[in-house]
Amino acid sequence: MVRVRLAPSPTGTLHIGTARTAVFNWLYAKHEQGKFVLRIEDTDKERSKPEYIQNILEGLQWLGINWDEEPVIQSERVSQHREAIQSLLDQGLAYRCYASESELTAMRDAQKASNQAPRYDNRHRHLTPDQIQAFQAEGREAVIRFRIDDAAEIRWNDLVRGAMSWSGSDLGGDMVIARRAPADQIGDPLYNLVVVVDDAAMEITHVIRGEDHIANTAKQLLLYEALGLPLPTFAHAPLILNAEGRKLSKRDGVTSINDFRAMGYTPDAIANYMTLLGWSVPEGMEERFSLGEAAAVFSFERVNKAGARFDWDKLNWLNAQVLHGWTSEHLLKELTPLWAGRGWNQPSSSWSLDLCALLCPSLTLLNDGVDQAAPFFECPELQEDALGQLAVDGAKAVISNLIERLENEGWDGIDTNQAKVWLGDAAKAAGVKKGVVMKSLRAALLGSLQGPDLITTWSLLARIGEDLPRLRRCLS
RNA sequence: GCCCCCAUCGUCUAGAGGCCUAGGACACCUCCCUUUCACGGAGGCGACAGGGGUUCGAAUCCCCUUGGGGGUACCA
Repeated sequence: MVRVRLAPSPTGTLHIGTARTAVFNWLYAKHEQGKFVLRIEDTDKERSKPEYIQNILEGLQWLGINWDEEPVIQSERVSQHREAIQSLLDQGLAYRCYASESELTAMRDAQKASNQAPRYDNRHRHLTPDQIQAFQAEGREAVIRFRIDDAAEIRWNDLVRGAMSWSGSDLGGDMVIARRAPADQIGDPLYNLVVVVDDAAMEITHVIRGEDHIANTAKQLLLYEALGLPLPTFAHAPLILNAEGRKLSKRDGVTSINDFRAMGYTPDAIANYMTLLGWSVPEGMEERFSLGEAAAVFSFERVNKAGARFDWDKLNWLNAQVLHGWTSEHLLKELTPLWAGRGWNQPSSSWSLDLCALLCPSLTLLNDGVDQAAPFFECPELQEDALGQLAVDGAKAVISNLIERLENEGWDGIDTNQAKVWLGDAAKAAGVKKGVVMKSLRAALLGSLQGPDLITTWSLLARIGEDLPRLRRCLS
């Protein structure tokens, strides 16, 4: 049974990179009919915040990513982590290092100065009892380091990258697995140790994460071996890059799922796009798909090795595709709260539904449904182009003609053939081409020369009695 | 600096030695539809980083160069 996990640290809102990792994990779990579980990595007490846990969970749900078990809170498992560290200590695979921060800094500076790779020189790996006693007498605290054999050759078969290898000598020396603490205690357990203990405890079979974790995998493999734990399979997905080709980070502006949501992107489009960033559809499958459709055919064989640049154009296209596929009912349901936020009252649901049907094909973002609906709820200012159009020869005559028609015969906006006839008559009466009539009416009604289908627009405004007033104001 | 990884149109990618005159999607351009803008439809432009091998044959395999990315914490 495949078991995968997403292990976000609650040090910020749900990030696009975390969400993408979540998508790949979820896709693989579903494809293998396995379990997708969550582990909140909150061991960094300084930076972790409870509200971020909430945000991350909500963001995943919004994206349509559900998890199969109660999330594991890593900080609640600290005693197990300490046990593991103790066992490493007992086996002589880990030891206390009394080097102070300044000593280590001096060491690294010297290494850099002589153009060498900065690494811990394992200076306290073989301390004599006398030396230990001396350090303790000084009252020095200690971190706990796990021994890394320089001669170790670490190999694994990565599901996306194939054969991977790493040399123990390139891991930076003996690694810290517990924070600085009084010498008779075990300090806060650190990331690499904790991940291994927890992944094993949670019986994770496949660790799917970003490429930026490759070096951690080498270290963790050593820990699995030392702890005598069964190895999971690893898969390192390519990174999402910014426009400059670098790893996408918070500094790139919009990277939080919150932001995308606020901008009017749909969860379907976001999930779809993140899947496409690194994974490609099998022959014959369209690029617009649901997570479920992708899960059915998902495989790491189709995951690319190179990083993928984030492209707004394609995301926008996908979002538009999603929106255009919605029914008027669905669109209205999504737009209603946004409209309410603007203080707009809907005259009737049938009117709103017709408005949605009119607007739907021209939406890219959900929020476009607010901007484009505005002239239907509020009388818009006459823009430059509209003013220009109304100044054209015959424009005013057309408007007067239509006003007269509406005043004499009245129009409830239902019979659109009626409106078309009036438009033709107005052209004749004013002695202008039909184009002038159309443009002038559009200018009067929408205050702009651009917008959705004119007849439908007029009809919608007529149904709420908004057409006549807008025509009249053009003459005053 | 050191280690690891990567390299096909502007972008995301297909491609597992002959199906490649290198396919698709986005973007861009043209036309059609539409007396507007979009939507939709039909076309078009556009790439195997460079150099060596291997082979009858290489985008595909090997080596080198170049370029790019990631990592190098008492963060995760």
